[in-house]
Amino acid sequence: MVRTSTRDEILSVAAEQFAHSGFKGTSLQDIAARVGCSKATLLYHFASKEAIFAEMLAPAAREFAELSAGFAALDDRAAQAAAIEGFVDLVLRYRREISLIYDGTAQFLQEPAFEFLLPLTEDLCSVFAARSTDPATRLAAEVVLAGIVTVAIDKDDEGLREALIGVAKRALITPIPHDKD
Amino acid sequence: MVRTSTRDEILSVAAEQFAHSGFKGTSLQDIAARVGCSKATLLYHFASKEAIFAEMLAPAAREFAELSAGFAALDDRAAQAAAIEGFVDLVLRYRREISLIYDGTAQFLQEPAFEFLLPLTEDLCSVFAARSTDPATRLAAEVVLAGIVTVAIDKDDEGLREALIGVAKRALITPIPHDKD
DNA sequence: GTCTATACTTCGATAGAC
DNA sequence: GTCTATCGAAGTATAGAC
Repeated sequence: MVRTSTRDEILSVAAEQFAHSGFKGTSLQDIAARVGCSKATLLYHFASKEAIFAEMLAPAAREFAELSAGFAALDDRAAQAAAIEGFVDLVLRYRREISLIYDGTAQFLQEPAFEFLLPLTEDLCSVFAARSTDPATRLAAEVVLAGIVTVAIDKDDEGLREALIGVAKRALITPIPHDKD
Repeated sequence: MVRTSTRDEILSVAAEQFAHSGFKGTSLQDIAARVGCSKATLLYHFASKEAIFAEMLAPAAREFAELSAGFAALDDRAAQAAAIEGFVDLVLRYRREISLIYDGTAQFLQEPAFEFLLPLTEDLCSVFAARSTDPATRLAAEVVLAGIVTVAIDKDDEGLREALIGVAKRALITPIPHDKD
């Protein structure tokens, strides 16, 4: 499957550039310059700019879907813990890609090829909230989810995994303290 | 100060559009169409597209700076609580603007006019972490900060303020639980 | 103050030589 | 497989009529 080096190089550079500047903020010129080829070469390997984006996102999206499918059989608390750890691991493996999946300005994700991701993110959010329907609990899950994605993108720390899991569990598992101050 | 209605209308529409699609993803055509005027009219009221962006961001940036300046005299825990509540209030007043200030893809913020914001966000993050230098604690503060900004942008709930403050305090003030599960 | 018309640039994409 | 050259569309911005 690792056939053409240029093709893989394009996907790698594109991932960095899209994550750094967004889809609209990244031009074929930008990618070509960093790869060291021409725009025409990009469009020989891929049908369009959108095709580059889609193929670069595909592995992360697939693993994200697989992750979400694994919690149905678990009870609320077990699923929550598994989701937190599994999602942190996924984010650390696909930082740039996941950050793009969670990018609100990417109207791209509402297209047919990726709209399957929207219910998945909602499902994951639900599992993060231990399947609670309490609005404040659901909101806390959204905050943690969004925070993890945003922070992980430009960190390289070795203790990152444990720190992210730690803050997630502290925010979501710890009982709500009495708000007396 | 509320002089020309068209000018204010442009700023309002621009804020929505920039927050929804990003700076590069928003064209003068988009803004003009929603305002109901021509592109030339936009550029009569503002020197450039960047000038629209900058002026739209200015009030939020100014209040953000004022907020950050108010914690120096407080002790760590008092500053932390004040920062959490003050920042949530600021975000709720300027959802779209703050989300743009925290947008990593906006290379705009590295320009002279806005680079004063970068140390401020680091300061705020430090205060969120109760001025701890522990990496995990600092990281938790970054997660909460980013999560609040991201989540607040498209929520309209009445209990939003309390829910955001709640999750922030739970994640940052609650002592770290023993990780035995 | 707002418009139409237009200048100039950059974009994504195609054609054709090598 | 990669290039140069080029196209048409869309981008920001300007000029000048009203």
